[in-house]
Amino acid sequence: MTHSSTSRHAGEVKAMAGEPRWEAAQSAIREGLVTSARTMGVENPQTWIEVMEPTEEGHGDFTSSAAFRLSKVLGQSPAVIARRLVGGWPAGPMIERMEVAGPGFINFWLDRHWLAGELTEAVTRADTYGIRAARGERVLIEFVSANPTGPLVVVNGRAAALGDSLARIFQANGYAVDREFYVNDAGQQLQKLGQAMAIRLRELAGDPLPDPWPEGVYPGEYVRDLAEAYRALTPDWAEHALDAERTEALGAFCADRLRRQQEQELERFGVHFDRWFSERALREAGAPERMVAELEGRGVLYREDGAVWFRSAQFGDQKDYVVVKSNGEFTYVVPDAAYHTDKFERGYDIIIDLLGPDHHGYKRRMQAMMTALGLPAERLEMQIIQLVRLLRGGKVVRMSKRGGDFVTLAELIDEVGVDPARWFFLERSADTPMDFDLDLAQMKTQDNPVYYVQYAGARIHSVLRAYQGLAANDPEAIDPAAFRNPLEHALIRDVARLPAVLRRAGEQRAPQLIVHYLAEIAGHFHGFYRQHRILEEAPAVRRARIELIRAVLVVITQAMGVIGVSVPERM
RNA sequence: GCGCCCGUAGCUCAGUGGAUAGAGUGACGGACUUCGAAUCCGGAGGUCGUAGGUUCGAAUCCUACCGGGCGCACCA
Repeated sequence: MTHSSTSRHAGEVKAMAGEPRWEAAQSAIREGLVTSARTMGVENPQTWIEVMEPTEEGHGDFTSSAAFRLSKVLGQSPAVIARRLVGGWPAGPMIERMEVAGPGFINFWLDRHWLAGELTEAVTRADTYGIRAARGERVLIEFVSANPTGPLVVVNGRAAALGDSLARIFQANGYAVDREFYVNDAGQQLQKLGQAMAIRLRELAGDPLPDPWPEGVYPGEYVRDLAEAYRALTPDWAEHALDAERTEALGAFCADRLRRQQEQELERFGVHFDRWFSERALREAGAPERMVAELEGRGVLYREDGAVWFRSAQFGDQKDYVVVKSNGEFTYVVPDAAYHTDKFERGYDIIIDLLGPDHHGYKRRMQAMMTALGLPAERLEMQIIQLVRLLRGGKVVRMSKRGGDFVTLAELIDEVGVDPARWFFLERSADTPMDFDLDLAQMKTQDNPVYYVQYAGARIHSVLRAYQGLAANDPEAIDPAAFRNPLEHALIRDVARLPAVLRRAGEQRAPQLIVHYLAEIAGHFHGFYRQHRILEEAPAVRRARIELIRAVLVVITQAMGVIGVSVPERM
């Protein structure tokens, strides 16, 4: 299985030249309406006029409700205004017809012959179709950032799929993107991990396990594997287990191993991080101290009950909170704020954090801190990823950390595979809790939308293989008049829409739009395929249909590329 | 109690302030002498949680309430 776009990085992406026809048409329609409105005496018409893709098929390729808004300004009925807007329209090559419909909507149908030119555009550009020119803006996406205290779990997979896909979408839109993982390899976590390690080492030395198990210490069996690794590497391992001074070092050993294990699992999932940002390094460089001094200098701290508080309530948070505990330790927000400051200092235009579902209060707090520090907090976007429940046989799979319950990302990938896992995670928007149906994800039938799309790709590959022997007899030029039926037109439209879909998915940070687009285009293709022949037609029709399915394959491959799902040539 | 997110077809979910709210799935009926049936074609299914408000127009924005998820530490 190949992920053709996995290795693609922003620097290597070549942009498409010239504006895509779909968006060119949308701009032209908007400009035409604006010009019309101006001649009708409307001031600043661009503020009133919107051109959108209608939800319903019978309403054209684009629609505008400008007449309704303008009726306020002009004091005429929407229907009258719509007719005036459309009258005297300079008929260009791109628009086939327009109509005033209902109480005042204006609907536009693009010229099919003109739009069909986009097919050849897609076929020749292939893996640069839909990709924008570099725009000189940089995006940082931080995601997963799981604690290095155990293997990745299922919800980390959801974050991984979303973050990586968002990154790919931004890249397609011409941004330079960095993927970053923040490693919480410091503080209390390391102590607890070190304690768990000491217990496991003593277990290897023949001591009984403590009873009861100490509060907060990781009980997971994976620590035993790490203890065995440590034993193999360290002659004095048995003494280290008893040395309280070494607890943190033991924890660091584990954290390092677990971090690398997480990295491997993520690579297997098709997700590569450009930077693993260490909290420990941040602390060792004195960043938390500098952060507190900076806040102090800005006069936003005060002392109470032996602790140091931040006046977050002045910056939009619900209440003030502690930054330095009475025992002198920093609370976790201090290194986190230092980390975010570092992100700003690195000069990113957009900074995105994908956070776990236990971070609802965090968002406002971090925003308050950035504001207090005089940083442009609006550039920092924090998106909460909601929980994932696993279903098997229609029932919720319990995900307790004990025993052999199904909890890790690795197990999920083993069971359903990378492609269905990524697809299912991306199918739903991030801010709503999701159910992951294990049975459905494994079905290799029409029930499973992943295979539905992949099957479309495989069918096209199959036809193209069969076409190789016939190609010599066909004309080189495409005759757009050969496209006569609705499903062909729908597919031409789908191909032409890809750049706009990618743009919108980026603007809305919504990979699920890509998933829905793919399901739609696959549906159109399967319908077309069952209804019409390709190879048995006369040369001109055959040639046109070959161009069509090649273009469809291009957009399927491109769209699957940005969600990180493969398009196998055979299934 | 406070905050964030969510209530849309039996189920899982889309939906950019616009027209008659859409897919998939489930159940039922049909379609391979064919380039791949992992496919296609049918009809059925709705007080968009409730009540107000803003608007020419609300599933979408505002307010209140009802129901659900998750947060609200000198934890991370």
